[in-house]
Amino acid sequence: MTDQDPAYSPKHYRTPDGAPADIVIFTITSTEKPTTKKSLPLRRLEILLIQRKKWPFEGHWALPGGFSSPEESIYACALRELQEETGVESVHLEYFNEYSEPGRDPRGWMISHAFYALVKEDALAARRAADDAADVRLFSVEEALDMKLAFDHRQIIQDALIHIRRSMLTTTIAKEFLPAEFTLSELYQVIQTVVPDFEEKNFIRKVTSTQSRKGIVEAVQEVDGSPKMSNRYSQRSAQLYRFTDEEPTLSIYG
Amino acid sequence: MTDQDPAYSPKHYRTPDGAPADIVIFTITSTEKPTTKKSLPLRRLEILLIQRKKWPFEGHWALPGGFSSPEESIYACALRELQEETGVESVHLEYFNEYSEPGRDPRGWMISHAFYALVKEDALAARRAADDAADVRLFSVEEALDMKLAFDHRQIIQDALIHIRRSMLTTTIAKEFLPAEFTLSELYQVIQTVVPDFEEKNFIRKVTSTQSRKGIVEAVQEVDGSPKMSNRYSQRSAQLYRFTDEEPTLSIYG
DNA sequence: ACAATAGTGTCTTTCAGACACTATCCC
DNA sequence: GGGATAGTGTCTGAAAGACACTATTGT
Repeated sequence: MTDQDPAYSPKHYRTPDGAPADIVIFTITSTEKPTTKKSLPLRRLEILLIQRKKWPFEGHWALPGGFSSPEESIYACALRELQEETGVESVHLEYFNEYSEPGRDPRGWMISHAFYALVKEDALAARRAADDAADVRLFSVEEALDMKLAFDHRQIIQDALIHIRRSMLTTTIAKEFLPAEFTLSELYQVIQTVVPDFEEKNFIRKVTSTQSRKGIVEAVQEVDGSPKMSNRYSQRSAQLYRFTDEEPTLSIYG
Repeated sequence: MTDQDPAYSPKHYRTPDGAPADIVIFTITSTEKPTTKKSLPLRRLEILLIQRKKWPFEGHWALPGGFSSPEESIYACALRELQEETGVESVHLEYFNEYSEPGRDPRGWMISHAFYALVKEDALAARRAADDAADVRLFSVEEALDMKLAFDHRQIIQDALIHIRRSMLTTTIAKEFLPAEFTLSELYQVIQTVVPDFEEKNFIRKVTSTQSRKGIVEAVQEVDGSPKMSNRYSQRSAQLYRFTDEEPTLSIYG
C-alpha cells in the first residue's frame, strides 16, 4: 500500500533478470514501377528482423534489441542498439510500451521495453550491405506478422503498428520517411503506405490552403523567389514542400 | 548488435534491483460555490500522494506505487497497487512511460514504470476516511509541482499531465470523471479543469449537432421517450447526455 | 426582480466533398 | 497522341466563429 514495504531490503525480493529494449525498426522501401514513363514508385512498409543464433528461439526471427545496463537509461540503450544496427544517427526513436507477462522469456524474468524507430531506406541500405549476412533482413509488415517470431515479438509488432499509424495521422512523423523537400504526392503515398485506409479526396487543397491546419507544410521557393519544383516522378513538375515546425493539436470537441 | 550476446548467461551481467510501478492518481474534486443559488461547483484537478516513512526520501511526499513481482505483469502490479490504495475496481489505468535514468533511486538500479489513473472523487473519499492518517493526501496539481517530491516523481507528474491533457482532448476519458449521465456544462467544466486553456465558443452546438464528430455523446431519454433533464446545477433544468461507444479518430491531414 | 445556468437565432466566412476539367511534358 | 502526374474550377451543403438574444426557475 505504501511506496515501499517497511521491511524492504533489496535482498528480500526476487529481482528481474534483465531489462532489454526491443526496437521495431520501420522503413519504407521504394521500387520503380515497370513502366517506361516516369512514375511514382511502389512503396512498402517494412520491418527489420534478425535471425537468432541460439537458445531460446534459435533460428527464429526476432526484433533487434539488447539488454540495458545500470549506466544508461532504457532510451539510451535503445538508441545505442539502433545505431549499432543501422549506423544511423538522429533517427526518430519512440518508446511505446513495456512487456512483462510472466513467462514471456524462458531465460527468466525479463521486462522488455519496446520502441519503434523510423528510418529512411537508404540509411539501412549501407548497413545491410556491410554485414550482408542472411541473418538480418527486411520483411514487409504482412510477412512479419505471418511468421512465427521469437518471444512475444509478434504482439510487439502489432502494437507498434497501431502506434505508428496513429502517429502518422496525428503528428508530422511522415517527415521521417521523406526527404527535406518533397512533393505532395510523395507525402500522400507515404501516409497511405503506413495507413492503407487513408484517403482524402482533395488532399492538395486541404494541406495547402486550409487555414485551420495552420500550415503544417509550406511551399519551397528558389533563392530568386520562384517556386521550387521537381519532376522526379512525373513529366509535369510538381511544387516541392517542406514541413514547418507546427505540430497541430487535435481535439474531438472543437 | 544481435539480440543477445553469444556469451549471454544471466550470471554475467548485473541485473536490475527492482521494477516498481508508480501511479499518478488523478481526481477532480468539487466544492460548492458560496452562493445562495444553485450553481456549478468549483472543480480542481488533484493528485494523490503518500508521505514516505523511511529511507530514502523519508518524510517526502511520493507517488503511490510498489514493486512488481515475476508472477504478475507490470500492469497487473499497478492495478493491484491502485486497488489497495483506492479500493476501486475498474478504473481507467494507463501506462505512459518508463523512468530509468542512472541514479534515480539511491537504493540501486530501479526501472520505474509510470501509470496514470483517473478516479472519481467519491471513490477516494471512503478510502481516505478509513486510513485517516495524515500520510495520504490529495494535492492540487500546482501544489504537487511546487513541492520537493521523492525520486523523480515531479518529472513523472509533469509527464502524466501532458498525457492526461492530450487524452482529454483526443479521447473520451472525460467520462472517467463524470457520472454515466451528465449535462454538457459538466462535461465542459471537466475538460477545462484538466486543460485550463480549453475554450470552445459554441460548445453545445458542436458536440450535439456536428455530424463529422459522429455523436460522441447522445441525449438521454426517459422511458417514455421524453428528454431526461437535470436541475442539479441550475434553476433551468438541462438535458442529460451520455457517452456513446464512438472513439473518433483524428487526423491532421483531413 | 435577479442570479445562474441553458440554451437558440442569425449572419458571415470558411471548409468539405464531389468530380469534371485543364496543364505539362516525356516518350 | 497517350500515359502519367499535377494541379484548378465550380458547385453544394455543412461547419466554424461571433455574439446578441431568449428561456427557465429557485430564492
